Amino acid sequence: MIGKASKTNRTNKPRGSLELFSEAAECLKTLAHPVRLRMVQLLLHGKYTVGELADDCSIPSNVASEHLRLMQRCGFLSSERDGRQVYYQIAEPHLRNIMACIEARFLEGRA
Amino acid sequence: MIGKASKTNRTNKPRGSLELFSEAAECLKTLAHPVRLRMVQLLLHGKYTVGELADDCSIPSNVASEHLRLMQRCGFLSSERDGRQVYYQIAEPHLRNIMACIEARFLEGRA
DNA sequence: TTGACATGTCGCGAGATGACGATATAATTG
DNA sequence: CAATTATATCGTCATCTCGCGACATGTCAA
Repeated sequence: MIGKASKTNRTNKPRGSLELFSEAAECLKTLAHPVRLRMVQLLLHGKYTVGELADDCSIPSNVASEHLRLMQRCGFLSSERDGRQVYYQIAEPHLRNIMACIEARFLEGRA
Repeated sequence: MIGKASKTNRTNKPRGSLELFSEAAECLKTLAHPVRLRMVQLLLHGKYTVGELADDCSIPSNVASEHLRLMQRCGFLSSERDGRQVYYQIAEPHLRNIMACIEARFLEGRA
């Protein structure tokens, strides 16, 4: 089956326009940041305020706020104010599956 | 402790250092490009040459070569020369799961 | 060897990203 | 009201990304 370099193991070309992948790439780019990955991981276990997320990631809260805004703009998160604090939570269900894949690849059997 | 927007639905903090997420973010950044997503999708169905991938994505072959090199450097792909042509193929098994998640989110029920 | 073809590499420039400080808004407290 | 706390927004700047053209390498055939 595996000769020198044959095309024989190739099934039919899958469909998938570059246009649809552009949207996917935008969202993946949003996810592709260490702080944002950590935030999503935390938020998959419950709501957190901006300050709590900032503390966990060891960054100033205005920077945390910017990261959260980015993720909110592409539909990953939603927010809800409670007094002076703002709680963020997961709004995109697929994030759980995607995050599970990422954890399986990068966090499994380590640390 | 338990207010209106309570933290009660929060389980224990998951572990996950920013350092490990940095590596994950690097790889996600590599994946987060429409052309590279399409290439991975194709390669999950068989080997392709640089020229074939370039044609499918409507880009010059030197640009395709750069995209492929990026993905090879972070371990996603491997290459194999056959005469003047070079075949690329998937080298990271987890790509299949991750791509399935992405397709489920962005390509399902569309087009 | 010469020429053609497939792929790889390099440097450049336009545009995007990310962190920071300063400032602004919102809600609570005195 | 003013002061404090929590979050959001803005301008700036260093850095990175992407696509391009030019050129280099590698393979094959005449």
